[in-house]
Amino acid sequence: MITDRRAVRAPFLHADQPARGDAGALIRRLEQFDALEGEARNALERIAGTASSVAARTDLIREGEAPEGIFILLDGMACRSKLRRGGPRQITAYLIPGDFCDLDLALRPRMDHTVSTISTCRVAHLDFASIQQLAVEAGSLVQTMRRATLVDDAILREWLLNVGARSAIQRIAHLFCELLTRFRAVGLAQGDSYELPISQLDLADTTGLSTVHVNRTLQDLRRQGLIEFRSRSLMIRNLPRLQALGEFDPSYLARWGPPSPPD
Amino acid sequence: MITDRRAVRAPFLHADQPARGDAGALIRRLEQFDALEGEARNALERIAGTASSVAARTDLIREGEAPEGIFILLDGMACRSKLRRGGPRQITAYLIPGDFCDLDLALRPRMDHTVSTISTCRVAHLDFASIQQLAVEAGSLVQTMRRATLVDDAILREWLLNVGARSAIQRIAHLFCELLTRFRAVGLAQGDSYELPISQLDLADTTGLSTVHVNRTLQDLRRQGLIEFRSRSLMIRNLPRLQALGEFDPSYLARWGPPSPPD
DNA sequence: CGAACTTTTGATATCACTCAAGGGACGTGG
DNA sequence: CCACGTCCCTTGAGTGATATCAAAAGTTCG
Repeated sequence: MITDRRAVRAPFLHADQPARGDAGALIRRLEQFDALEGEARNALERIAGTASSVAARTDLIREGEAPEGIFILLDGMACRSKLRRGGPRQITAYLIPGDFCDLDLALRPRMDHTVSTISTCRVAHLDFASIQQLAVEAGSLVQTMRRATLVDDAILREWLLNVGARSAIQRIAHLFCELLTRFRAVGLAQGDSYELPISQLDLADTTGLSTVHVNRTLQDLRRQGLIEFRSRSLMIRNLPRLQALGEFDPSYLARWGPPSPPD
Repeated sequence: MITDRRAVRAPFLHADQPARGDAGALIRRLEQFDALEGEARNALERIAGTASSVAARTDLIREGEAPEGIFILLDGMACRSKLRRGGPRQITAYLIPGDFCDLDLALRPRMDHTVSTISTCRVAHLDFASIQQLAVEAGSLVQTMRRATLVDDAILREWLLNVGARSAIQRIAHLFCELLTRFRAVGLAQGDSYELPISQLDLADTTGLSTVHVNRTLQDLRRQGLIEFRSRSLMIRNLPRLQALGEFDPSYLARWGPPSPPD
């Protein structure tokens, strides 16, 4: 829960590693929401080409700072978090490849939260001028990105439900199911497994639990044969049961929700 | 926690009560974010003029349904909520006069949550065509509304922190401080007091606590001389202490955050 | 090969939940 | 105007889930 491990501020995003432009995850993610025209794809490839590598545990932007554009995550894992003064931090979102932050943040003068890398990441940065240019060149792309942002909001609401209304084991089960769905959507899951480079402390800060209890809860999940979670890699052993346990229903992540519930 | 009290679906928003167009709260709220041109004000007055009255405990739109426009709340109080199957609901937001829902929801085919009135409300409905028309007539207005929406996101993150990382008494203290700030911003607070037509069950569903514990926590707050909460009305007796207790910092609600924290 | 972090374990404490029931308040129908 | 139902608030007693404290064992990495 203690988070004195004060992350280093990203000095600046200069491409210390040229980074081949791999817009794959980004394109896959956006295609969930709308078909992408060739022009849009080109723009995305171009943006991805400007990405640079950022070390693990680095702040991309901090609470209170003025945003200067948006970040697009192409590889690795990052998170948004808020700090309780003197207390634990709360992780409010995970960013996985293809995710980006704060399309409309140009409209806000200060960040209300911090965005940090968790593992080593490849990150592209788009300043506001480029976004506006993009809106002109490939108008529907910005609309598609906005659509994706709405899913982020839905995730946030689901997390609030998770933390506010579910038990420890359910919270973790639900989170693991959500991440599987999201990693799959960008082609980064192998079957029911995926790389998950987060620590148990991160998990605690996400679910509102103590690290000790997270640890015991993970053991419980293992003992039930539902998961394996070792060396930054999660293997779901029994997805149906994990989903049932976590009450996971992926419709909040999807482009199309299921038909209205019978009433 | 049980929420079988299945709210009635709004039959349709026909103006059974002509409702004078009082756009006051809406204008005040939007002016927090940007100056409004005369044209924009006229548009808002016109919209407010179409508002109708909706009974308490009525669903405006339900989880799974397709949105058909946005709702603008002119009077009364409403909330967004999600239902855990077989379990308690989680309230994910309160709407107060001047708030509206889901500007960009045209971009999503299904609601991931339900919006319901809490008290009797006056609600205006804007369909997508009208929004587009508005974007043409008063383009900056839509931008201003988007800005307001970003505050809603910030509130959601703050709530997640609240529920995930604070004690029962802090959660409630924080919520009461937030609502005071918001009611003040639209001119609906009298000093440190405001009308708060929510039940202790609502409060429990908001904070992730049981009703019993909410009740005891409220008594604790009363005993400490911090609040009075009776007959749907909240009076804060000692705002500084309540803020300190809840670790309330209003910057997430503001147009301008405070200067960057020392680094 | 030691420093720093992460995971794990044990023991104890406590905050918040559950169950159960009584007492208002309010509205509705007889 | 009383009787009754239905919420909503309140109280008590007992329980349980999760936190805290402390320390050992395992990892990672320079």
